[in-house]
Amino acid sequence: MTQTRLLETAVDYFGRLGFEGASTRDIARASATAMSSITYHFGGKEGLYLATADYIAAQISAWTGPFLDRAAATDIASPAIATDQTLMVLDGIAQMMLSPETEHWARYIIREQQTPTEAFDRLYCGAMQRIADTLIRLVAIARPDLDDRRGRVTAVMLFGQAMILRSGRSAVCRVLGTTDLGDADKALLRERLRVNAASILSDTPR
Amino acid sequence: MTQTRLLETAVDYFGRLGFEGASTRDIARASATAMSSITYHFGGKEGLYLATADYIAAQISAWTGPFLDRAAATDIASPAIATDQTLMVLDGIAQMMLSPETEHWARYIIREQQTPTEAFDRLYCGAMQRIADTLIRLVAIARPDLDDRRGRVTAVMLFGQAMILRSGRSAVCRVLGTTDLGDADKALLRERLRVNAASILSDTPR
DNA sequence: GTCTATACTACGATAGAC
DNA sequence: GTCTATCGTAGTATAGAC
Repeated sequence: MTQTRLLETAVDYFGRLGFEGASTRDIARASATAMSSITYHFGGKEGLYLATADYIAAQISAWTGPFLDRAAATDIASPAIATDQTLMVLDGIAQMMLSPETEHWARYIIREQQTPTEAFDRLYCGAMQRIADTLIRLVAIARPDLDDRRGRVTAVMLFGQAMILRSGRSAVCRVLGTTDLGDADKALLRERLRVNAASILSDTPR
Repeated sequence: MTQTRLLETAVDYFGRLGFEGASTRDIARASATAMSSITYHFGGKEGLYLATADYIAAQISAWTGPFLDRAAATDIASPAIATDQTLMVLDGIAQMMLSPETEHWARYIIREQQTPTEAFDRLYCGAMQRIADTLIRLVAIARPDLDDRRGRVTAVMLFGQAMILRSGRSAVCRVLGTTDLGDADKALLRERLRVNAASILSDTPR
């Protein structure tokens, strides 16, 4: 399908170069089709950009869906269970952040966070919202001592520890003294995320 | 100074639009000078881009310097003192991430993290390295039970919780139900970062 | 549906006046 | 140092053949 090929290429090009930096000529050439196919299928450059956001949202959902489903299917009867489920979901997110295939569209999302356009709405409503809602719900049960806003912030910061694996990848690599994260590095990062999250969630006030 | 005016504008334009997306014409116009001034002062578009990285590194150093200096001047005689100092440095970083003035160049850095160029070297060596080294050193003392690599990862993830205040700003705002972070939001975010970091650093193995 | 042609605009670099 | 003027290239969009 020309349409899918264009989307696949667009994720990469828009992610690396941004909306203005990416050229429809290049995207069309890399998709082995004519530039006017973009006009035909998506109405123009902007249409392609927005369609790319939907395409990415679908991929995020595919990645995180199984973990979120498992959390949704579990009866969260105690703070301990909520903590367990949070760690499970966070590890799923960390795996996503560490997976090479997610590199392309992660760039797109991070870019959209900095200067949100209509595409961010689609990303958030299409995929991120469910992740956020799940984490917030779990944290609320794991830490009943926190009020709503404090629970939400805690969920965000747990997410931040996973997020830096992508958003600060270059710095992470430098700190670990490598240019690319190996399997041992990834295992270590996931381990520490788990331990840190457990510390935060189990730290009931004294 | 035309040079400084160009740099100031370039931070904003390159940050928002990326290297390819930003046009020297626009940057010159917004700096109220001729496009050829860029060629004269920086040798061309790429020269301006790299000079912008140095300019940003200097600003980061100005922001974080006081906190890092204080940590460097303190005698870190115990894990408790190291924890205290870590919380102090992290709060400084959080303040930076929450400050509106840092929004422009944060975009530039985050972009460089995704697709590093020579400019990232300048940013890292010029400013980020000292922050990383300080945090790693403090964490190593606060948590002597962790080996070198685990200590480094912990430092990174502490940083990640502050970093998401910038790199995931749009998502943070949505989760808190606002479009802009108010003073109360910022205070809450700093408080939770502090509490979370304290949990992580004080969590000696049982 | 997909292609080639072309129209029009904007890009970065540079030469030369002041 | 800073400006205007201009060159060659590359951008998006669109019309029309197949």
